[in-house]
Amino acid sequence: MGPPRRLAARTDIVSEGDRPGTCLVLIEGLVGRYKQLKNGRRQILSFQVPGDFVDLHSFVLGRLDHSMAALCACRIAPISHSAMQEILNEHPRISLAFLRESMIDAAVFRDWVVNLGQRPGYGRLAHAFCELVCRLRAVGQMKGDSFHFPVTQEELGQAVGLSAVHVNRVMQRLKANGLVTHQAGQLIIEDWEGLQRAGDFEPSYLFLGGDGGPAGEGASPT
Amino acid sequence: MGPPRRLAARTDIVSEGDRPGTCLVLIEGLVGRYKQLKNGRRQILSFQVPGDFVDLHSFVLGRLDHSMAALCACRIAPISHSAMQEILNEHPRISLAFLRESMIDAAVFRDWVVNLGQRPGYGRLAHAFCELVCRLRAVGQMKGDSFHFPVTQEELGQAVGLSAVHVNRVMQRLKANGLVTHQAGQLIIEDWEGLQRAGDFEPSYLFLGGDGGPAGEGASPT
DNA sequence: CGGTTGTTTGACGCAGTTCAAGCGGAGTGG
DNA sequence: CCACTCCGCTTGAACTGCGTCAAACAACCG
Repeated sequence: MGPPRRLAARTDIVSEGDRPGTCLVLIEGLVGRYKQLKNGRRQILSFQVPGDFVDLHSFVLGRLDHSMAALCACRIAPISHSAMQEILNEHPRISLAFLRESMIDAAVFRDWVVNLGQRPGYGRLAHAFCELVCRLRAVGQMKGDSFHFPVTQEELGQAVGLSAVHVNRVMQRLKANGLVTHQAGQLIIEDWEGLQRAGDFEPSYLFLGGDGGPAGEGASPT
Repeated sequence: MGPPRRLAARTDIVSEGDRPGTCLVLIEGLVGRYKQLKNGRRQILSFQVPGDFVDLHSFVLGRLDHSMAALCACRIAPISHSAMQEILNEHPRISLAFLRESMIDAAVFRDWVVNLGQRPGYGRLAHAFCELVCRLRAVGQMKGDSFHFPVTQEELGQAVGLSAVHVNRVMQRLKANGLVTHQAGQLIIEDWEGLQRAGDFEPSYLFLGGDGGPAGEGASPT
């Protein structure tokens, strides 16, 4: 594992079509994976939290099918593909860990499909926040009931498939109902139970163990 | 690999939460992976075509995060988890193939996220059809410019996040524009170029090689 | 034949988009 | 220290894609 690179907020890390020679592990910060459409629209596919093996697939598939950008200042450690290959040769068991990582990745995407396909804006945002809380807590990145989330409403909209204007209105409803507040780059969970209910959230698809919420502990494999 | 099981149309194969002792390979037919929501709605996550290793993740993650159903009469071959384990022990290289399979799976889900999040109904259906064409052609299941697709408009709606009524109207527009026809359980591609344009389709995310379309050949790894 | 299941059509309502303008805070240069 | 600018948030109004409800229709089947 090479020394971590530091990246400024709002900078691209890798782009769709690239054939990088390294994999990346996010050490600190928040990164977004996204796809850009021809018509200018863009879809944020996922938010990645510290500890995530952020582009394992570049090693296996060679070419990237999507881009990644730092959403705030980040530290990212590269692992060369040759090092990856060596690891696999010498410790074949590790491949199961990689498999596990990539399958949880897929499970999370499946849940986004459900979220985008079936839930109205209100529940969709609630659900997205619930997932973030669970994943951040699992890696010890929650500060009490809040976390650092320096994302614009425009970007939130690109993640959940809503216009920035509508995200604004939905956020106001979430706040008015006492569920979450977003200010000064912090997302504050005011009512965890209520947020889960609003988002119809059920964290088993994250394969974290525990309920992952503010009282949970997480990170233990199932 | 055990002898293939035969399954009737519209029967569940495995259900969310199950802990099956085998993995399944689809030999013949069409299966849908789906998640059921508490409020009764359901999201079809993907259509699987013959040759697909349909629940590799049950081996790695133990528990299923979604259900699967046969959409028409199917043949499915089981592979016990212990046999999987043996394969991995004796041929560690195979793990790369499994990794590849699961990562393409994830890439496809990412594209569904984009499809649901960014495209209106018309393009969304067009895109879904394009993907099916490419994947079916790659495994030699296209009959000329058409394929067997015995799916109701209700189910199509559950796949692309639209109501059955709206699917109906969109299908009429697709037909009126000379792109596709759906009759007697067959989907007929009338204008492959046009369909790709309508769906803003670009097949690289499938990692098939070639353009995968009616004139393509597919199936060669990148 | 009647029953069941899927498709089609129409009318109506709403969630969410788009356009446009105003507002507030943070940074910059004079 | 103030003026200016920029960017993100907020608000309003008008529009529309899509959902829902309901009824008619078509195909299949026992």
